[in-house]
Amino acid sequence: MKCLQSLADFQFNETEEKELAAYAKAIGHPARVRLLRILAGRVCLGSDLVGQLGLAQSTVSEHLRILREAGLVHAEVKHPKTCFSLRPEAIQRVQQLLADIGGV
Amino acid sequence: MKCLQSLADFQFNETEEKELAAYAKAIGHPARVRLLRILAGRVCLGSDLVGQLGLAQSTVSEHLRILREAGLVHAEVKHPKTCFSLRPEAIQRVQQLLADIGGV
DNA sequence: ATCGTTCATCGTAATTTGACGATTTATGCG
DNA sequence: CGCATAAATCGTCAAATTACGATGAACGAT
Repeated sequence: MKCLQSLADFQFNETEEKELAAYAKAIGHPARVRLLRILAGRVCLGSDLVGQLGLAQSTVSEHLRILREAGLVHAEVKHPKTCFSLRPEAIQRVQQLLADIGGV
Repeated sequence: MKCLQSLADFQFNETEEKELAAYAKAIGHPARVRLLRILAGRVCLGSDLVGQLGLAQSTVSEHLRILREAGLVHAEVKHPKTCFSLRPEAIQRVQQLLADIGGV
């Protein structure tokens, strides 16, 4: 088995590395994966999400903030409620970045 | 815009949630993304990887351990060297799990 | 104007992560 | 048998993450 072949021609792209890492980090928690999966099927939920996670309201709010700041979820405020929805473009972007690595 | 429709029919799958979260958590660091990208093009590198990251040997070893334990990377030990390689099945599995959410 | 609802934010504590240098381990070689 | 080498592991520290309850802010309705 060959090792260490042609390391010279590797061009890293720090921007894309950080981009994928940031997306992955946001996805990297079971509660946030569940939120994404819920929002995949349903447009726009309030914090009935809280009931689906078994976590405190403040904790769910924090998870949603992380997903929002990562660009994975969109929030539309209609006081006092907020409707959350998935941003499928973001998921697709992650898939694209993964495809560059070893995906299909 | 509709909100809160049919939350009743949501079936969560804790196993898959944890699976995707674990993969994503492992990917969720720029240094590890770089490692994956390097290993995407080259089979089997020793710690010339250290030189490509600008981090201490022990730190790179730790990142590689995380990638290994997540199943994203394979390590073949041939003392005193170790050859690392990507496990594309794992990347593809992540893509599949993402597809269930909102990907293509 | 007050109240109730919904969500965000704050303060805090426990745990995990990331990084480093130093050390240990496990070979193959002279 | 020692030695050199490559990688893993250990100990430590700072910083980030996760979680919670309590509090605060913003609006609609009474």
